[in-house]
Amino acid sequence: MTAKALRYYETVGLLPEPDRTASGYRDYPETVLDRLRFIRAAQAVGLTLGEIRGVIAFREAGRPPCAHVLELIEGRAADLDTRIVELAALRDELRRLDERGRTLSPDACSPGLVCHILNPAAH
Amino acid sequence: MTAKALRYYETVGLLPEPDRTASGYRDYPETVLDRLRFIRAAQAVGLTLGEIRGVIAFREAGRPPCAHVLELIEGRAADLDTRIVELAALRDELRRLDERGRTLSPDACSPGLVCHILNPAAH
DNA sequence: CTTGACCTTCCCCTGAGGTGGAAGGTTGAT
DNA sequence: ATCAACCTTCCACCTCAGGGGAAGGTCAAG
Repeated sequence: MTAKALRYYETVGLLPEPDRTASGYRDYPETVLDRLRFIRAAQAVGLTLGEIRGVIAFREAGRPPCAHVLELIEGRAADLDTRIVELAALRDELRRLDERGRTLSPDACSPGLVCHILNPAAH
Repeated sequence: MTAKALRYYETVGLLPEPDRTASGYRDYPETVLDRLRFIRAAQAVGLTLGEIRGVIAFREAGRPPCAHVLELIEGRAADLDTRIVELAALRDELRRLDERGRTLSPDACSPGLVCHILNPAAH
Protein backbone atom coordinates (compact mmCIF):
# COMPACT_ATOMS: atom_id res chain seq x y z
CA MET A 1 0.00 0.00 0.00
CA THR A 2 2.07 2.86 -1.29
CA ALA A 3 1.16 6.53 -1.29
CA LYS A 4 0.76 6.19 -5.04
CA ALA A 5 -1.80 3.46 -4.56
CA LEU A 6 -3.80 5.61 -2.17
CA ARG A 7 -3.93 8.37 -4.72
CA TYR A 8 -4.96 5.88 -7.35
CA TYR A 9 -7.75 4.55 -5.13
CA GLU A 10 -8.89 8.11 -4.65
CA THR A 11 -9.02 8.75 -8.39
CA VAL A 12 -11.01 5.58 -9.05
CA GLY A 13 -13.45 6.33 -6.27
CA LEU A 14 -12.48 3.81 -3.61
CA LEU A 15 -11.47 6.47 -1.13
CA PRO A 16 -13.31 9.70 -0.37
CA GLU A 17 -11.37 12.87 -0.97
CA PRO A 18 -9.72 13.62 2.35
CA ASP A 19 -9.59 17.00 4.00
CA ARG A 20 -6.46 19.02 3.43
CA THR A 21 -4.16 20.77 5.82
CA ALA A 22 -3.59 24.50 5.40
CA SER A 23 -0.69 23.73 3.08
CA GLY A 24 -2.64 21.30 0.93
CA TYR A 25 -1.45 17.99 2.36
CA ARG A 26 -3.99 15.20 2.56
CA ASP A 27 -5.19 14.76 6.11
CA TYR A 28 -6.69 11.30 6.38
CA PRO A 29 -9.12 10.43 9.14
CA GLU A 30 -8.53 7.25 11.10
CA THR A 31 -11.53 5.71 9.38
CA VAL A 32 -9.60 5.41 6.16
CA LEU A 33 -7.72 2.52 7.75
CA ASP A 34 -10.87 0.40 7.93
CA ARG A 35 -11.57 1.29 4.33
CA LEU A 36 -8.10 0.26 3.30
CA ARG A 37 -8.36 -3.00 5.19
CA PHE A 38 -11.58 -3.67 3.37
CA ILE A 39 -9.96 -2.97 0.03
CA ARG A 40 -7.08 -5.28 0.80
CA ALA A 41 -9.34 -8.05 2.01
CA ALA A 42 -11.54 -7.74 -1.06
CA GLN A 43 -8.56 -7.74 -3.39
CA ALA A 44 -7.13 -10.74 -1.58
CA VAL A 45 -10.18 -12.80 -2.49
CA GLY A 46 -9.88 -11.76 -6.11
CA LEU A 47 -12.35 -8.91 -6.45
CA THR A 48 -11.39 -6.21 -8.92
CA LEU A 49 -11.24 -2.59 -7.89
CA GLY A 50 -14.34 -2.04 -10.00
CA GLU A 51 -16.26 -4.64 -8.03
CA ILE A 52 -14.94 -3.23 -4.79
CA ARG A 53 -16.15 0.18 -5.85
CA GLY A 54 -19.57 -1.33 -6.45
CA VAL A 55 -19.64 -2.72 -2.95
CA ILE A 56 -18.57 0.59 -1.48
CA ALA A 57 -21.24 2.34 -3.51
CA PHE A 58 -23.89 0.17 -1.85
CA ARG A 59 -22.51 1.11 1.50
CA GLU A 60 -22.36 4.79 0.68
CA ALA A 61 -25.93 4.61 -0.53
CA GLY A 62 -26.75 3.65 3.06
CA ARG A 63 -27.49 -0.01 2.45
CA PRO A 64 -25.54 -2.99 3.73
CA PRO A 65 -23.70 -4.52 0.77
CA CYS A 66 -23.75 -8.02 2.26
CA ALA A 67 -26.11 -9.58 -0.26
CA HIS A 68 -24.16 -8.05 -3.13
CA VAL A 69 -20.91 -9.25 -1.60
CA LEU A 70 -22.26 -12.78 -1.35
CA GLU A 71 -23.21 -12.67 -5.01
CA LEU A 72 -19.75 -11.49 -5.96
CA ILE A 73 -18.15 -14.18 -3.83
CA GLU A 74 -20.28 -16.91 -5.31
CA GLY A 75 -19.71 -15.64 -8.82
CA ARG A 76 -15.98 -15.53 -8.30
CA ALA A 77 -15.99 -19.03 -6.84
CA ALA A 78 -17.89 -20.32 -9.86
CA ASP A 79 -15.46 -18.52 -12.18
CA LEU A 80 -12.61 -20.17 -10.36
CA ASP A 81 -14.18 -23.60 -10.73
CA THR A 82 -14.32 -23.05 -14.47
CA ARG A 83 -10.85 -21.61 -14.64
CA ILE A 84 -9.35 -24.44 -12.61
CA VAL A 85 -10.88 -27.01 -14.91
CA GLU A 86 -9.48 -25.18 -17.93
CA LEU A 87 -6.03 -24.87 -16.45
CA ALA A 88 -6.02 -28.53 -15.40
CA ALA A 89 -6.94 -29.54 -18.94
CA LEU A 90 -4.14 -27.40 -20.32
CA ARG A 91 -1.70 -28.83 -17.81
CA ASP A 92 -2.74 -32.36 -18.77
CA GLU A 93 -2.20 -31.54 -22.40
CA LEU A 94 1.22 -30.16 -21.60
CA ARG A 95 2.12 -33.37 -19.77
CA ARG A 96 0.99 -35.45 -22.73
CA LEU A 97 3.00 -33.27 -25.06
CA ASP A 98 5.98 -33.66 -22.79
CA GLU A 99 5.68 -37.46 -22.69
CA ARG A 100 5.36 -37.66 -26.42
CA GLY A 101 8.07 -35.07 -27.00
CA ARG A 102 10.55 -37.11 -25.03
CA THR A 103 10.10 -40.00 -27.44
CA LEU A 104 10.89 -37.81 -30.45
CA SER A 105 14.38 -37.39 -31.82
CA PRO A 106 15.57 -33.79 -32.27
CA ASP A 107 17.30 -35.03 -35.41
CA ALA A 108 13.90 -35.70 -36.91
CA CYS A 109 12.68 -32.20 -36.09
CA SER A 110 11.99 -30.35 -39.30
CA PRO A 111 13.38 -26.80 -39.45
CA GLY A 112 10.36 -25.58 -41.38
CA LEU A 113 8.01 -26.62 -38.62
CA VAL A 114 10.26 -24.99 -36.01
CA CYS A 115 9.65 -27.93 -33.66
CA HIS A 116 7.74 -31.12 -34.24
CA ILE A 117 6.80 -31.44 -30.58
CA LEU A 118 4.47 -28.48 -30.80
CA ASN A 119 3.89 -28.53 -34.53
CA PRO A 120 3.54 -32.06 -35.87
CA ALA A 121 3.76 -32.40 -39.63
CA ALA A 122 0.38 -32.00 -41.28
CA HIS A 123 -1.02 -35.49 -41.95
CA MET B 1 -4.86 -14.63 -37.66
CA THR B 2 -5.47 -11.20 -39.06
CA ALA B 3 -3.18 -9.18 -41.25
CA LYS B 4 -2.55 -7.00 -38.22
CA ALA B 5 -1.34 -9.99 -36.29
CA LEU B 6 1.07 -10.94 -39.05
CA ARG B 7 2.58 -7.50 -39.01
CA TYR B 8 2.83 -7.64 -35.26
CA TYR B 9 4.60 -11.00 -35.42
CA GLU B 10 6.99 -9.50 -37.89
CA THR B 11 7.79 -6.55 -35.64
CA VAL B 12 8.42 -8.78 -32.63
CA GLY B 13 10.60 -11.13 -34.62
CA LEU B 14 8.39 -14.19 -35.01
CA LEU B 15 8.27 -13.88 -38.77
CA PRO B 16 11.13 -13.06 -41.09
CA GLU B 17 10.69 -9.96 -43.20
CA PRO B 18 9.12 -11.21 -46.39
CA ASP B 19 10.18 -10.18 -49.86
CA ARG B 20 8.21 -7.41 -51.46
CA THR B 21 6.57 -7.14 -54.83
CA ALA B 22 7.60 -4.31 -57.12
CA SER B 23 4.88 -2.16 -55.56
CA GLY B 24 5.90 -2.88 -52.01
CA TYR B 25 3.34 -5.53 -51.07
CA ARG B 26 4.53 -8.32 -48.81
CA ASP B 27 5.05 -11.48 -50.81
CA TYR B 28 4.99 -14.36 -48.36
CA PRO B 29 6.55 -17.69 -49.23
CA GLU B 30 4.52 -20.83 -48.60
CA THR B 31 6.81 -21.66 -45.71
CA VAL B 32 5.29 -18.93 -43.63
CA LEU B 33 2.26 -21.17 -43.20
CA ASP B 34 4.24 -23.73 -41.24
CA ARG B 35 5.65 -20.94 -39.15
CA LEU B 36 2.20 -19.62 -38.43
CA ARG B 37 0.94 -23.04 -37.52
CA PHE B 38 3.80 -23.36 -35.10
CA ILE B 39 2.99 -20.01 -33.53
CA ARG B 40 -0.64 -20.96 -33.13
CA ALA B 41 0.18 -24.34 -31.63
CA ALA B 42 2.65 -22.79 -29.21
CA GLN B 43 0.19 -20.10 -28.18
CA ALA B 44 -2.49 -22.71 -27.70
CA VAL B 45 -0.43 -24.44 -25.04
CA GLY B 46 0.14 -21.19 -23.24
CA LEU B 47 3.56 -20.05 -24.45
CA THR B 48 4.01 -16.32 -24.72
CA LEU B 49 5.20 -14.72 -27.92
CA GLY B 50 8.49 -14.02 -26.18
CA GLU B 51 8.98 -17.69 -25.42
CA ILE B 52 7.97 -18.60 -28.93
CA ARG B 53 10.54 -16.17 -30.25
CA GLY B 54 13.15 -17.92 -28.11
CA VAL B 55 12.24 -21.26 -29.64
CA ILE B 56 12.42 -19.83 -33.14
CA ALA B 57 15.79 -18.28 -32.31
CA PHE B 58 17.14 -21.73 -31.52
CA ARG B 59 15.86 -22.97 -34.80
CA GLU B 60 17.31 -20.07 -36.73
CA ALA B 61 20.62 -20.63 -35.02
CA GLY B 62 20.56 -23.99 -36.74
CA ARG B 63 19.85 -26.12 -33.69
CA PRO B 64 16.74 -28.17 -33.01
CA PRO B 65 14.80 -26.39 -30.26
CA CYS B 66 13.29 -29.64 -28.95
CA ALA B 67 15.14 -29.70 -25.64
CA HIS B 68 14.30 -26.06 -25.03
CA VAL B 69 10.67 -26.70 -25.94
CA LEU B 70 10.50 -29.57 -23.47
CA GLU B 71 11.88 -27.29 -20.77
CA LEU B 72 9.29 -24.66 -21.56
CA ILE B 73 6.52 -27.24 -21.55
CA GLU B 74 7.62 -28.69 -18.24
CA GLY B 75 8.06 -25.25 -16.75
CA ARG B 76 4.60 -24.21 -17.87
CA ALA B 77 3.10 -27.41 -16.52
CA ALA B 78 4.78 -26.82 -13.16
CA ASP B 79 3.56 -23.21 -13.15
CA LEU B 80 0.08 -24.47 -13.82
CA ASP B 81 0.28 -26.96 -10.97
CA THR B 82 1.19 -24.12 -8.65
CA ARG B 83 -1.43 -21.84 -10.08
CA ILE B 84 -4.14 -24.47 -9.83
CA VAL B 85 -3.33 -25.12 -6.20
CA GLU B 86 -3.46 -21.38 -5.50
CA LEU B 87 -6.74 -20.93 -7.29
CA ALA B 88 -8.26 -23.94 -5.57
CA ALA B 89 -7.20 -22.53 -2.21
CA LEU B 90 -8.75 -19.20 -3.11
CA ARG B 91 -11.93 -20.87 -4.25
CA ASP B 92 -12.11 -22.83 -1.00
CA GLU B 93 -11.64 -19.64 0.94
CA LEU B 94 -14.41 -18.03 -1.05
CA ARG B 95 -16.72 -20.93 -0.26
CA ARG B 96 -15.90 -20.66 3.43
CA LEU B 97 -16.49 -16.93 3.29
CA ASP B 98 -19.79 -17.56 1.58
CA GLU B 99 -20.90 -20.10 4.18
CA ARG B 100 -19.95 -17.83 7.01
CA GLY B 101 -21.35 -14.77 5.30
CA ARG B 102 -24.75 -16.39 5.01
CA THR B 103 -24.92 -16.72 8.76
CA LEU B 104 -24.22 -13.01 9.32
CA SER B 105 -26.95 -10.45 9.55
CA PRO B 106 -26.66 -7.45 7.24
CA ASP B 107 -28.04 -5.41 10.12
CA ALA B 108 -24.88 -6.15 12.03
CA CYS B 109 -22.67 -5.01 9.17
CA SER B 110 -20.72 -1.95 10.25
CA PRO B 111 -20.66 0.91 7.73
CA GLY B 112 -17.08 1.79 8.59
CA LEU B 113 -15.87 -1.67 7.63
CA VAL B 114 -17.89 -1.51 4.40
CA CYS B 115 -18.87 -5.18 4.84
CA HIS B 116 -18.16 -7.53 7.70
CA ILE B 117 -18.16 -10.56 5.45
CA LEU B 118 -14.92 -9.50 3.82
CA ASN B 119 -13.64 -7.24 6.56
CA PRO B 120 -14.36 -8.64 10.01
CA ALA B 121 -13.90 -6.20 12.87
CA ALA B 122 -10.34 -6.23 14.15
CA HIS B 123 -10.45 -8.15 17.41
C1' DC C 1 -11.95 5.60 -66.22
C1' DT C 2 -13.70 4.58 -62.11
C1' DT C 3 -14.91 1.89 -58.38
C1' DG C 4 -14.13 -1.12 -54.62
C1' DA C 5 -11.20 -3.99 -52.39
C1' DC C 6 -6.93 -4.63 -51.33
C1' DC C 7 -2.22 -3.11 -49.58
C1' DT C 8 1.33 0.17 -47.21
C1' DT C 9 3.13 2.93 -42.99
C1' DC C 10 2.10 5.42 -38.93
C1' DC C 11 0.46 6.30 -34.51
C1' DC C 12 -2.75 5.77 -30.76
C1' DC C 13 -5.90 2.68 -27.84
C1' DT C 14 -7.35 -1.30 -25.10
C1' DG C 15 -7.58 -3.27 -19.55
C1' DA C 16 -5.84 -3.58 -14.57
C1' DG C 17 -3.49 -1.78 -11.21
C1' DG C 18 -0.76 0.69 -10.46
C1' DT C 19 4.72 2.78 -10.79
C1' DG C 20 8.17 6.47 -12.04
C1' DG C 21 9.75 10.84 -12.49
C1' DA C 22 9.79 16.06 -13.07
C1' DA C 23 8.85 20.45 -11.07
C1' DG C 24 7.72 22.73 -7.23
C1' DG C 25 6.10 23.52 -2.12
C1' DT C 26 6.44 22.30 3.12
C1' DT C 27 8.11 20.54 7.37
C1' DG C 28 11.13 19.37 11.11
C1' DA C 29 15.75 18.89 12.65
C1' DT C 30 20.16 20.51 12.65
C1' DA D 1 20.00 28.94 6.83
C1' DT D 2 20.01 24.68 5.04
C1' DC D 3 19.16 20.04 4.32
C1' DA D 4 16.75 15.80 3.76
C1' DA D 5 12.60 13.96 3.57
C1' DC D 6 8.25 14.64 2.98
C1' DC D 7 4.16 16.36 0.22
C1' DT D 8 1.57 18.25 -4.12
C1' DT D 9 0.10 17.92 -9.30
C1' DC D 10 0.57 16.16 -13.78
C1' DC D 11 2.14 13.30 -17.37
C1' DA D 12 4.12 9.21 -19.01
C1' DC D 13 4.98 4.37 -18.77
C1' DC D 14 4.64 -0.84 -17.81
C1' DT D 15 2.55 -5.79 -19.48
C1' DC D 16 0.37 -8.57 -23.53
C1' DA D 17 -1.23 -9.37 -27.90
C1' DG D 18 -2.78 -7.19 -30.92
C1' DG D 19 -7.04 -3.70 -32.88
C1' DG D 20 -8.70 0.83 -35.05
C1' DG D 21 -8.36 3.99 -38.19
C1' DA D 22 -6.08 7.83 -41.09
C1' DA D 23 -3.60 8.95 -45.25
C1' DG D 24 -2.06 7.31 -49.26
C1' DG D 25 -0.76 3.67 -53.05
C1' DT D 26 -2.20 -0.40 -56.09
C1' DC D 27 -4.75 -3.95 -58.52
C1' DA D 28 -8.50 -6.28 -61.14
C1' DA D 29 -13.07 -5.89 -62.95
C1' DG D 30 -16.59 -3.54 -65.23
